[in-house]
Amino acid sequence: MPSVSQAGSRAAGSPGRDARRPVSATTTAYRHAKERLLDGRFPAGQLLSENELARELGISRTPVREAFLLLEAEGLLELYPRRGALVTPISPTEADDLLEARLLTEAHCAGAVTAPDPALDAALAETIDAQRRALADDDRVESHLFTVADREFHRAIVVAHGNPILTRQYDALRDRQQRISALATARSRERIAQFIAEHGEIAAALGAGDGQRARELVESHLRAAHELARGARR
Amino acid sequence: MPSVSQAGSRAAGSPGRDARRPVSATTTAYRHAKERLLDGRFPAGQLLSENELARELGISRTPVREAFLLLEAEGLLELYPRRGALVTPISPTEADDLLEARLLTEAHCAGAVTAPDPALDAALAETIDAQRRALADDDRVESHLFTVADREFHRAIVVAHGNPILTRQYDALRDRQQRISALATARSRERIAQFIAEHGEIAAALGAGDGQRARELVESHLRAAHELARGARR
DNA sequence: TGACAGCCGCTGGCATGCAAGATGTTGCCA
DNA sequence: TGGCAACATCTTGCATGCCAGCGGCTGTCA
Repeated sequence: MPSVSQAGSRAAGSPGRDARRPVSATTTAYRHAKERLLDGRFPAGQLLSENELARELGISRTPVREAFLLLEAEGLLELYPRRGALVTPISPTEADDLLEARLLTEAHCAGAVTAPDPALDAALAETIDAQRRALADDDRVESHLFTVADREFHRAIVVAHGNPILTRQYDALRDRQQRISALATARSRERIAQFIAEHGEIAAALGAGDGQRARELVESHLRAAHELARGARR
Repeated sequence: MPSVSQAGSRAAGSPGRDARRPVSATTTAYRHAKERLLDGRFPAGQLLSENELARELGISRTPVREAFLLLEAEGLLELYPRRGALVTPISPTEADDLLEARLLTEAHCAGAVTAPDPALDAALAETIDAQRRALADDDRVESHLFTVADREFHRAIVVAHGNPILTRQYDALRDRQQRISALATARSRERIAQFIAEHGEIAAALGAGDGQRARELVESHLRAAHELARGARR
Protein backbone atom coordinates (compact mmCIF):
# COMPACT_ATOMS: atom_id res chain seq x y z
CA MET A 1 0.00 0.00 0.00
CA PRO A 2 1.33 3.37 -0.94
CA SER A 3 2.14 5.45 2.03
CA VAL A 4 1.43 9.12 2.04
CA SER A 5 4.14 9.79 4.50
CA GLN A 6 6.83 8.43 2.26
CA ALA A 7 8.23 11.43 0.58
CA GLY A 8 5.48 13.91 0.96
CA SER A 9 4.88 14.31 4.60
CA ARG A 10 8.09 16.03 5.23
CA ALA A 11 6.26 18.84 3.57
CA ALA A 12 4.97 21.88 5.25
CA GLY A 13 2.54 21.82 8.05
CA SER A 14 1.93 18.15 7.88
CA PRO A 15 1.24 17.09 11.40
CA GLY A 16 3.03 14.22 12.99
CA ARG A 17 6.53 15.33 12.26
CA ASP A 18 7.85 14.25 15.58
CA ALA A 19 7.20 10.60 14.88
CA ARG A 20 7.28 8.29 17.85
CA ARG A 21 4.24 9.53 19.65
CA PRO A 22 0.85 7.93 20.11
CA VAL A 23 -0.05 9.56 16.79
CA SER A 24 -2.74 12.11 17.25
CA ALA A 25 -6.21 11.59 15.87
CA THR A 26 -5.71 14.64 13.70
CA THR A 27 -2.65 13.06 12.17
CA THR A 28 -4.54 9.85 11.57
CA ALA A 29 -7.30 11.69 9.79
CA TYR A 30 -4.84 13.78 7.83
CA ARG A 31 -2.86 10.81 6.59
CA HIS A 32 -5.92 8.80 5.82
CA ALA A 33 -7.53 11.54 3.79
CA LYS A 34 -4.36 12.64 2.07
CA GLU A 35 -3.50 9.16 0.99
CA ARG A 36 -6.90 8.82 -0.61
CA LEU A 37 -6.73 12.22 -2.18
CA LEU A 38 -3.37 11.51 -3.73
CA ASP A 39 -4.09 8.05 -5.05
CA GLY A 40 -7.46 8.98 -6.44
CA ARG A 41 -9.71 7.02 -4.13
CA PHE A 42 -11.23 10.36 -3.27
CA PRO A 43 -11.77 11.53 -6.83
CA ALA A 44 -11.82 15.16 -7.83
CA GLY A 45 -15.24 16.66 -7.49
CA GLN A 46 -16.40 14.34 -4.74
CA LEU A 47 -18.01 15.84 -1.68
CA LEU A 48 -16.61 14.55 1.59
CA SER A 49 -18.33 14.77 4.92
CA GLU A 50 -16.63 15.14 8.25
CA ASN A 51 -19.10 12.80 9.85
CA GLU A 52 -18.54 10.02 7.46
CA LEU A 53 -14.79 10.06 7.76
CA ALA A 54 -14.97 10.40 11.52
CA ARG A 55 -17.21 7.37 11.77
CA GLU A 56 -14.97 5.42 9.46
CA LEU A 57 -11.93 6.15 11.58
CA GLY A 58 -13.67 5.81 14.89
CA ILE A 59 -12.80 9.30 16.00
CA SER A 60 -14.80 12.45 16.47
CA ARG A 61 -15.41 15.15 13.95
CA THR A 62 -12.99 17.57 15.51
CA PRO A 63 -9.73 16.02 14.31
CA VAL A 64 -11.25 15.27 10.93
CA ARG A 65 -12.21 18.87 10.63
CA GLU A 66 -8.68 19.93 11.44
CA ALA A 67 -7.29 17.58 8.84
CA PHE A 68 -9.66 19.03 6.25
CA LEU A 69 -8.49 22.50 7.08
CA LEU A 70 -4.89 21.50 6.51
CA LEU A 71 -5.74 19.81 3.25
CA GLU A 72 -7.54 22.89 2.10
CA ALA A 73 -4.42 24.92 2.82
CA GLU A 74 -2.52 22.51 0.60
CA GLY A 75 -4.99 23.00 -2.19
CA LEU A 76 -6.29 19.46 -2.17
CA LEU A 77 -9.69 20.28 -0.73
CA GLU A 78 -12.11 23.16 -0.97
CA LEU A 79 -14.28 23.80 2.04
CA TYR A 80 -17.71 25.20 1.48
CA PRO A 81 -19.37 26.56 4.59
CA ARG A 82 -22.09 24.29 5.84
CA ARG A 83 -21.98 22.31 2.63
CA GLY A 84 -19.02 20.08 2.84
CA ALA A 85 -15.53 19.52 1.58
CA LEU A 86 -15.09 19.26 -2.13
CA VAL A 87 -12.13 17.38 -3.51
CA THR A 88 -10.48 20.11 -5.56
CA PRO A 89 -11.31 19.64 -9.20
CA ILE A 90 -8.32 19.33 -11.43
CA SER A 91 -8.28 22.31 -13.72
CA PRO A 92 -7.50 21.79 -17.38
CA THR A 93 -4.24 23.66 -16.96
CA GLU A 94 -3.22 22.15 -13.66
CA ALA A 95 -0.71 19.73 -15.06
CA ASP A 96 0.93 22.49 -17.07
CA ASP A 97 0.91 24.87 -14.12
CA LEU A 98 2.49 22.29 -11.91
CA LEU A 99 5.14 21.45 -14.44
CA GLU A 100 6.06 25.08 -14.79
CA ALA A 101 6.33 25.60 -11.05
CA ARG A 102 8.22 22.43 -10.52
CA LEU A 103 10.58 23.03 -13.38
CA LEU A 104 11.26 26.51 -12.14
CA THR A 105 12.38 25.23 -8.78
CA GLU A 106 14.12 22.08 -9.77
CA ALA A 107 16.01 23.51 -12.70
CA HIS A 108 17.08 26.42 -10.57
CA CYS A 109 18.45 24.13 -7.88
CA ALA A 110 20.20 21.90 -10.38
CA GLY A 111 21.66 24.86 -12.18
CA ALA A 112 23.01 26.32 -8.98
CA VAL A 113 25.37 23.41 -8.48
CA THR A 114 28.91 24.54 -9.17
CA ALA A 115 30.94 21.85 -7.50
CA PRO A 116 30.63 18.16 -6.72
CA ASP A 117 28.73 17.40 -3.54
CA PRO A 118 29.43 13.97 -2.04
CA ALA A 119 26.28 13.98 0.05
CA LEU A 120 24.13 14.73 -2.96
CA ASP A 121 25.91 12.12 -5.06
CA ALA A 122 25.31 9.50 -2.42
CA ALA A 123 21.63 10.39 -2.12
CA LEU A 124 21.13 10.26 -5.86
CA ALA A 125 22.97 7.01 -6.21
CA GLU A 126 20.86 5.44 -3.53
CA THR A 127 17.56 6.39 -5.10
CA ILE A 128 18.73 5.27 -8.50
CA ASP A 129 19.51 1.91 -6.97
CA ALA A 130 16.06 1.81 -5.48
CA GLN A 131 14.61 2.58 -8.89
CA ARG A 132 16.52 -0.27 -10.47
CA ARG A 133 15.32 -2.65 -7.81
CA ALA A 134 11.76 -1.48 -8.31
CA LEU A 135 12.08 -2.11 -12.01
CA ALA A 136 13.50 -5.57 -11.44
CA ASP A 137 10.83 -6.60 -8.95
CA ASP A 138 8.16 -5.08 -11.05
CA ASP A 139 5.07 -6.98 -10.14
CA ARG A 140 2.85 -4.09 -10.93
CA VAL A 141 1.88 -4.06 -7.27
CA GLU A 142 5.29 -2.74 -6.43
CA SER A 143 5.09 -0.09 -9.05
CA HIS A 144 4.69 2.57 -6.45
CA LEU A 145 8.18 1.77 -5.27
CA PHE A 146 9.44 3.38 -8.40
CA THR A 147 7.25 6.40 -7.84
CA VAL A 148 8.60 6.82 -4.35
CA ALA A 149 12.20 6.51 -5.43
CA ASP A 150 11.59 8.89 -8.30
CA ARG A 151 10.26 11.45 -5.89
CA GLU A 152 13.26 11.02 -3.66
CA PHE A 153 15.63 11.48 -6.55
CA HIS A 154 14.22 14.77 -7.68
CA ARG A 155 13.67 15.95 -4.17
CA ALA A 156 17.30 15.34 -3.30
CA ILE A 157 18.35 17.87 -5.90
CA VAL A 158 16.17 20.50 -4.33
CA VAL A 159 17.12 19.61 -0.78
CA ALA A 160 20.80 19.86 -1.63
CA HIS A 161 20.30 23.45 -2.57
CA GLY A 162 19.65 24.17 1.06
CA ASN A 163 16.74 26.56 0.86
CA PRO A 164 14.03 25.17 3.14
CA ILE A 165 11.41 27.44 1.67
CA LEU A 166 11.93 26.08 -1.81
CA THR A 167 11.98 22.55 -0.48
CA ARG A 168 8.67 23.02 1.20
CA GLN A 169 7.03 24.52 -1.83
CA TYR A 170 8.46 21.76 -3.95
CA ASP A 171 7.01 19.06 -1.72
CA ALA A 172 3.58 20.58 -2.03
CA LEU A 173 3.90 20.65 -5.80
CA ARG A 174 4.76 17.00 -5.96
CA ASP A 175 1.83 16.05 -3.81
CA ARG A 176 -0.50 17.71 -6.22
CA GLN A 177 1.27 16.22 -9.17
CA GLN A 178 0.94 12.79 -7.68
CA ARG A 179 -2.79 13.25 -7.55
CA ILE A 180 -2.90 13.98 -11.24
CA SER A 181 -0.67 11.17 -12.30
CA ALA A 182 -2.77 8.76 -10.28
CA LEU A 183 -5.41 9.29 -12.92
CA ALA A 184 -3.58 7.64 -15.68
CA THR A 185 0.00 6.73 -15.82
CA ALA A 186 0.64 4.10 -18.32
CA ARG A 187 4.30 3.48 -17.84
CA SER A 188 5.91 0.63 -19.60
CA ARG A 189 9.04 -1.06 -18.33
CA GLU A 190 10.86 0.47 -21.22
CA ARG A 191 9.81 3.95 -20.20
CA ILE A 192 10.85 3.40 -16.66
CA ALA A 193 14.22 2.11 -17.78
CA GLN A 194 14.55 5.22 -19.88
CA PHE A 195 13.73 7.42 -16.91
CA ILE A 196 16.33 5.69 -14.82
CA ALA A 197 18.91 6.19 -17.52
CA GLU A 198 18.11 9.89 -17.60
CA HIS A 199 18.40 10.07 -13.85
CA GLY A 200 21.82 8.57 -14.22
CA GLU A 201 22.84 11.28 -16.64
CA ILE A 202 21.57 13.99 -14.36
CA ALA A 203 23.40 12.49 -11.42
CA ALA A 204 26.56 12.30 -13.49
CA ALA A 205 26.37 15.95 -14.45
CA LEU A 206 25.79 16.96 -10.86
CA GLY A 207 28.58 14.69 -9.73
CA ALA A 208 30.87 16.55 -12.09
CA GLY A 209 29.72 19.83 -10.64
CA ASP A 210 28.25 20.82 -13.97
CA GLY A 211 25.05 22.49 -12.88
CA GLN A 212 24.33 23.98 -16.27
CA ARG A 213 24.28 20.65 -17.96
CA ALA A 214 22.26 19.12 -15.14
CA ARG A 215 19.77 21.90 -15.51
CA GLU A 216 19.26 21.21 -19.18
CA LEU A 217 18.93 17.50 -18.57
CA VAL A 218 16.40 18.08 -15.84
CA GLU A 219 14.36 20.28 -18.10
CA SER A 220 14.18 17.86 -20.95
CA HIS A 221 13.61 14.96 -18.59
CA LEU A 222 10.66 16.63 -16.93
CA ARG A 223 9.17 17.85 -20.16
CA ALA A 224 9.39 14.40 -21.65
CA ALA A 225 7.66 12.87 -18.66
CA HIS A 226 5.05 15.56 -18.88
CA GLU A 227 4.35 14.86 -22.52
CA LEU A 228 4.13 11.19 -21.82
CA ALA A 229 1.62 11.76 -19.05
CA ARG A 230 -0.37 14.11 -21.20
CA GLY A 231 -0.65 11.40 -23.76
CA ALA A 232 -1.79 8.90 -21.18
CA ARG A 233 -4.46 11.24 -19.94
CA ARG A 234 -5.97 11.60 -23.33
CA MET B 1 -4.32 50.21 10.85
CA PRO B 2 -2.67 47.82 8.48
CA SER B 3 -5.02 45.22 7.24
CA VAL B 4 -3.90 41.69 6.79
CA SER B 5 -6.47 41.04 4.20
CA GLN B 6 -5.17 43.69 1.88
CA ALA B 7 -2.94 41.85 -0.46
CA GLY B 8 -2.21 38.72 1.45
CA SER B 9 -5.47 37.09 2.09
CA ARG B 10 -6.10 36.24 -1.43
CA ALA B 11 -3.47 33.68 -0.70
CA ALA B 12 -4.07 30.05 -0.35
CA GLY B 13 -6.36 28.63 2.20
CA SER B 14 -7.08 31.85 3.93
CA PRO B 15 -10.57 31.53 5.21
CA GLY B 16 -13.21 34.11 4.54
CA ARG B 17 -12.76 34.33 0.84
CA ASP B 18 -16.37 34.76 0.09
CA ALA B 19 -16.62 38.06 1.88
CA ARG B 20 -20.12 39.29 2.74
CA ARG B 21 -20.93 36.76 5.36
CA PRO B 22 -21.20 37.08 9.12
CA VAL B 23 -17.47 36.31 9.21
CA SER B 24 -16.78 33.08 10.97
CA ALA B 25 -15.06 33.02 14.31
CA THR B 26 -12.24 31.07 12.74
CA THR B 27 -11.70 33.83 10.24
CA THR B 28 -11.73 36.40 12.98
CA ALA B 29 -9.09 34.52 14.90
CA TYR B 30 -7.05 33.92 11.78
CA ARG B 31 -7.01 37.54 10.74
CA HIS B 32 -6.35 38.78 14.21
CA ALA B 33 -3.41 36.49 14.74
CA LYS B 34 -1.99 36.88 11.27
CA GLU B 35 -2.07 40.62 11.45
CA ARG B 36 -0.09 40.50 14.67
CA LEU B 37 2.30 37.94 13.35
CA LEU B 38 3.03 39.99 10.28
CA ASP B 39 3.44 43.36 11.93
CA GLY B 40 5.55 42.02 14.74
CA ARG B 41 3.19 42.50 17.63
CA PHE B 42 3.54 38.76 18.11
CA PRO B 43 7.31 38.66 18.02
CA ALA B 44 9.29 35.66 16.87
CA GLY B 45 9.91 33.26 19.69
CA GLN B 46 6.84 34.21 21.67
CA LEU B 47 4.61 31.45 22.96
CA LEU B 48 0.93 31.98 22.25
CA SER B 49 -1.88 30.25 24.05
CA GLU B 50 -5.20 29.30 22.55
CA ASN B 51 -6.97 30.18 25.74
CA GLU B 52 -5.59 33.65 25.91
CA LEU B 53 -6.45 34.55 22.36
CA ALA B 54 -9.88 33.01 22.69
CA ARG B 55 -10.60 35.05 25.77
CA GLU B 56 -9.31 38.16 24.09
CA LEU B 57 -11.59 37.69 21.12
CA GLY B 58 -14.54 36.50 23.11
CA ILE B 59 -14.77 33.21 21.27
CA SER B 60 -14.06 29.64 22.22
CA ARG B 61 -10.81 27.80 21.78
CA THR B 62 -12.00 25.79 18.83
CA PRO B 63 -11.80 28.49 16.15
CA VAL B 64 -8.56 29.80 17.61
CA ARG B 65 -7.13 26.37 17.36
CA GLU B 66 -8.15 26.13 13.75
CA ALA B 67 -6.56 29.47 13.00
CA PHE B 68 -3.33 28.31 14.61
CA LEU B 69 -3.34 25.21 12.49
CA LEU B 70 -3.65 27.29 9.35
CA LEU B 71 -0.90 29.61 10.46
CA GLU B 72 1.33 26.67 11.13
CA ALA B 73 0.72 25.45 7.59
CA GLU B 74 1.85 28.84 6.38
CA GLY B 75 5.02 28.59 8.38
CA LEU B 76 4.23 31.45 10.70
CA LEU B 77 3.63 29.35 13.78
CA GLU B 78 5.03 26.15 15.19
CA LEU B 79 2.69 24.05 17.27
CA TYR B 80 4.14 22.06 20.11
CA PRO B 81 1.80 19.44 21.52
CA ARG B 82 0.46 20.42 24.87
CA ARG B 83 2.92 23.24 25.14
CA GLY B 84 1.65 26.02 22.98
CA ALA B 85 2.15 27.79 19.71
CA LEU B 86 5.53 29.27 19.12
CA VAL B 87 5.85 32.19 16.77
CA THR B 88 8.29 30.80 14.24
CA PRO B 89 11.75 32.13 14.93
CA ILE B 90 13.31 33.91 12.01
CA SER B 91 16.28 31.93 10.88
CA PRO B 92 19.48 33.76 10.05
CA THR B 93 19.08 32.81 6.41
CA GLU B 94 15.38 33.43 6.14
CA ALA B 95 15.63 36.77 4.41
CA ASP B 96 18.03 35.33 1.87
CA ASP B 97 15.92 32.25 1.34
CA LEU B 98 12.84 34.35 0.80
CA LEU B 99 14.58 36.63 -1.63
CA GLU B 100 15.79 33.69 -3.64
CA ALA B 101 12.35 32.13 -3.81
CA ARG B 102 10.65 35.37 -4.57
CA LEU B 103 13.14 36.36 -7.21
CA LEU B 104 12.83 33.00 -8.84
CA THR B 105 9.11 33.43 -9.28
CA GLU B 106 8.89 37.09 -10.00
CA ALA B 107 11.77 37.23 -12.45
CA HIS B 108 10.38 34.22 -14.23
CA CYS B 109 6.98 35.84 -14.62
CA ALA B 110 8.44 39.13 -15.76
CA GLY B 111 10.74 37.40 -18.19
CA ALA B 112 7.90 35.46 -19.70
CA VAL B 113 6.24 38.58 -21.02
CA THR B 114 6.62 38.75 -24.75
CA ALA B 115 3.97 41.24 -25.73
CA PRO B 116 2.28 44.27 -24.23
CA ASP B 117 -0.65 43.43 -21.97
CA PRO B 118 -3.14 46.26 -21.46
CA ALA B 119 -4.62 44.73 -18.33
CA LEU B 120 -1.22 44.40 -16.75
CA ASP B 121 -0.24 47.90 -17.75
CA ALA B 122 -3.37 49.30 -16.17
CA ALA B 123 -2.82 47.39 -12.95
CA LEU B 124 0.77 48.51 -12.70
CA ALA B 125 -0.09 52.12 -13.44
CA GLU B 126 -2.72 52.08 -10.77
CA THR B 127 -0.44 50.82 -8.04
CA ILE B 128 2.28 53.23 -9.04
CA ASP B 129 -0.22 56.01 -8.63
CA ALA B 130 -1.10 54.69 -5.22
CA GLN B 131 2.57 54.65 -4.32
CA ARG B 132 2.96 58.26 -5.35
CA ARG B 133 -0.03 59.27 -3.29
CA ALA B 134 1.34 57.37 -0.30
CA LEU B 135 4.63 59.18 -0.67
CA ALA B 136 2.90 62.53 -0.88
CA ASP B 137 0.70 61.94 2.13
CA ASP B 138 3.55 60.46 4.04
CA ASP B 139 2.61 61.00 7.62
CA ARG B 140 4.53 58.04 8.78
CA VAL B 141 1.23 56.58 9.90
CA GLU B 142 0.29 56.13 6.31
CA SER B 143 3.55 54.48 5.50
CA HIS B 144 1.86 51.14 5.24
CA LEU B 145 -0.04 52.48 2.28
CA PHE B 146 3.16 52.34 0.35
CA THR B 147 3.83 48.82 1.52
CA VAL B 148 0.42 47.72 0.35
CA ALA B 149 0.78 49.35 -3.03
CA ASP B 150 4.25 47.90 -3.39
CA ARG B 151 2.90 44.45 -2.77
CA GLU B 152 0.18 44.98 -5.32
CA PHE B 153 2.66 46.13 -7.91
CA HIS B 154 4.87 43.09 -7.68
CA ARG B 155 1.96 40.78 -7.28
CA ALA B 156 0.38 42.07 -10.47
CA ILE B 157 3.38 40.87 -12.43
CA VAL B 158 2.97 37.38 -11.08
CA VAL B 159 -0.79 37.36 -11.47
CA ALA B 160 -0.50 38.42 -15.09
CA HIS B 161 1.47 35.31 -15.80
CA GLY B 162 -1.67 33.34 -15.14
CA ASN B 163 -0.36 30.41 -13.15
CA PRO B 164 -2.46 30.21 -10.00
CA ILE B 165 -0.01 27.89 -8.32
CA LEU B 166 2.81 30.35 -8.65
CA THR B 167 0.57 33.16 -7.49
CA ARG B 168 -0.37 31.29 -4.39
CA GLN B 169 3.18 30.43 -3.51
CA TYR B 170 4.20 33.97 -4.15
CA ASP B 171 1.59 35.34 -1.79
CA ALA B 172 2.84 33.12 0.99
CA LEU B 173 6.38 34.32 0.40
CA ARG B 174 5.38 37.92 0.70
CA ASP B 175 3.56 37.30 3.93
CA ARG B 176 6.66 35.89 5.46
CA GLN B 177 8.75 38.65 4.04
CA GLN B 178 6.45 41.22 5.52
CA ARG B 179 7.04 39.74 8.92
CA ILE B 180 10.77 40.20 8.56
CA SER B 181 10.64 43.70 7.25
CA ALA B 182 8.37 44.68 10.11
CA LEU B 183 11.45 44.29 12.28
CA ALA B 184 13.33 47.17 10.86
CA THR B 185 12.60 49.01 7.74
CA ALA B 186 14.17 52.36 7.79
CA ARG B 187 12.96 53.76 4.55
CA SER B 188 13.55 57.34 3.79
CA ARG B 189 11.39 59.35 1.46
CA GLU B 190 14.27 59.38 -0.96
CA ARG B 191 14.44 55.61 -0.99
CA ILE B 192 10.77 55.29 -1.56
CA ALA B 193 10.93 57.76 -4.41
CA GLN B 194 13.72 55.69 -5.85
CA PHE B 195 11.66 52.53 -5.57
CA ILE B 196 8.78 54.17 -7.33
CA ALA B 197 11.06 55.27 -10.13
CA GLU B 198 12.28 51.72 -10.52
CA HIS B 199 8.74 50.46 -10.60
CA GLY B 200 8.12 52.89 -13.39
CA GLU B 201 11.00 51.47 -15.39
CA ILE B 202 9.80 47.93 -14.88
CA ALA B 203 6.30 48.89 -15.94
CA ALA B 204 7.72 50.59 -19.00
CA ALA B 205 9.68 47.52 -20.03
CA LEU B 206 6.64 45.32 -19.55
CA GLY B 207 4.49 47.80 -21.40
CA ALA B 208 6.87 47.48 -24.31
CA GLY B 209 6.60 43.72 -24.15
CA ASP B 210 10.25 43.45 -23.31
CA GLY B 211 10.21 40.70 -20.71
CA GLN B 212 13.94 40.20 -20.72
CA ARG B 213 14.63 43.76 -19.76
CA ALA B 214 11.85 43.72 -17.16
CA ARG B 215 13.36 40.61 -15.70
CA GLU B 216 16.73 42.25 -15.26
CA LEU B 217 15.18 45.32 -13.76
CA VAL B 218 13.16 43.25 -11.34
CA GLU B 219 16.24 41.39 -10.26
CA SER B 220 18.30 44.43 -9.52
CA HIS B 221 15.35 46.17 -7.90
CA LEU B 222 14.72 43.32 -5.51
CA ARG B 223 18.35 42.81 -4.72
CA ALA B 224 18.77 46.47 -3.94
CA ALA B 225 15.79 46.45 -1.61
CA HIS B 226 17.16 43.34 0.01
CA GLU B 227 20.52 44.92 0.64
CA LEU B 228 18.87 47.98 2.03
CA ALA B 229 16.81 45.91 4.43
CA ARG B 230 19.83 43.90 5.41
CA GLY B 231 21.55 47.08 6.36
CA ALA B 232 18.58 48.23 8.41
CA ARG B 233 18.47 44.97 10.30
CA ARG B 234 22.05 45.28 11.43
C1' DT C 1 23.62 24.72 49.91
C1' DG C 2 22.52 21.68 46.08
C1' DA C 3 19.91 17.98 44.02
C1' DC C 4 15.92 15.55 43.31
C1' DA C 5 11.12 13.78 43.87
C1' DG C 6 6.56 14.88 43.98
C1' DC C 7 2.73 17.90 43.33
C1' DC C 8 0.03 21.45 41.19
C1' DG C 9 -1.56 24.22 37.67
C1' DC C 10 -1.55 25.05 33.07
C1' DT C 11 -1.47 23.55 28.47
C1' DG C 12 -3.74 21.58 24.55
C1' DG C 13 -6.30 16.91 22.35
C1' DC C 14 -10.43 15.43 21.42
C1' DA C 15 -15.39 13.98 22.27
C1' DT C 16 -19.77 15.82 22.52
C1' DG C 17 -23.83 18.70 22.06
C1' DC C 18 -26.49 22.22 20.28
C1' DA C 19 -27.84 25.46 16.85
C1' DA C 20 -28.18 27.35 12.43
C1' DG C 21 -27.52 27.43 7.30
C1' DA C 22 -28.36 24.85 2.99
C1' DT C 23 -30.85 21.62 0.19
C1' DG C 24 -34.15 18.63 -1.54
C1' DT C 25 -38.88 17.26 -0.92
C1' DT C 26 -43.58 17.43 -0.29
C1' DG C 27 -47.97 19.14 -0.73
C1' DC C 28 -50.95 22.97 -1.49
C1' DC C 29 -52.94 26.24 -4.54
C1' DA C 30 -53.76 28.84 -8.76
C1' DT D 1 -49.48 21.27 -14.63
C1' DG D 2 -46.36 24.81 -12.74
C1' DG D 3 -44.85 27.55 -8.88
C1' DC D 4 -44.02 28.22 -4.24
C1' DA D 5 -43.97 27.76 0.80
C1' DA D 6 -43.11 24.91 4.72
C1' DC D 7 -40.70 21.01 6.35
C1' DA D 8 -37.32 17.34 7.12
C1' DT D 9 -32.75 16.35 7.09
C1' DC D 10 -28.40 16.94 5.96
C1' DT D 11 -24.35 19.63 6.65
C1' DT D 12 -20.96 22.37 9.34
C1' DG D 13 -19.75 26.22 13.16
C1' DC D 14 -18.62 26.64 17.51
C1' DA D 15 -19.03 26.20 22.67
C1' DT D 16 -18.08 23.22 26.29
C1' DG D 17 -16.18 19.67 29.19
C1' DC D 18 -13.10 16.18 30.49
C1' DC D 19 -8.67 14.35 30.65
C1' DA D 20 -3.82 13.60 29.96
C1' DG D 21 0.89 15.58 29.25
C1' DC D 22 4.36 18.83 30.59
C1' DG D 23 6.84 22.22 33.40
C1' DG D 24 7.72 24.88 37.21
C1' DC D 25 7.56 25.12 42.08
C1' DT D 26 8.30 23.49 46.49
C1' DG D 27 9.76 20.83 50.15
C1' DT D 28 12.84 17.39 51.73
C1' DC D 29 17.02 15.11 52.34
C1' DA D 30 21.96 14.51 52.04
